[in-house]
Amino acid sequence: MKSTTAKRNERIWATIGDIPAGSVASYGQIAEMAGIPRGARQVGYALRHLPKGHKIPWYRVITASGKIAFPVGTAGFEEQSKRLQRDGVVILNGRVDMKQYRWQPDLDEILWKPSAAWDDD
DNA sequence: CATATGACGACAA
DNA sequence: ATTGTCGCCATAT
Repeated sequence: MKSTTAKRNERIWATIGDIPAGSVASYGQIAEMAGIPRGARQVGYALRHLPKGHKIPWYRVITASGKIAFPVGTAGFEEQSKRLQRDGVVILNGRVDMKQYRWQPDLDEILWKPSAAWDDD
């Protein structure tokens, strides 16, 4: 059977996998959604331990302040910013505007299921 | 069991 | 806005 650790990571990866293209989420946000309040660092740990042939959009996870976790100038930083831009995310001064790109599942559902929310007729 | 570590976060200077 | 500190949670030694 799988260790609880593996399950945590799977949940984290699954959550990250739900981030739609064009949006980003903070480590803390993912942790909370994955059932680990204040477990931002665990998300970082999980990302370091990504499975071999993963197809996880790791690059959609950034810090709460909208910055890429990797130090500017590193390969990781370049890689991530490149992929984000490919997603249509604008990066200014190595930062992403969270107000605009932060992933909001609730709002997302409303936008995708209009009739469910404002079926006033 | 005690420490050290880290793709973090919040807050005080 | 930048930098330093301290808090958090799970792992590794």
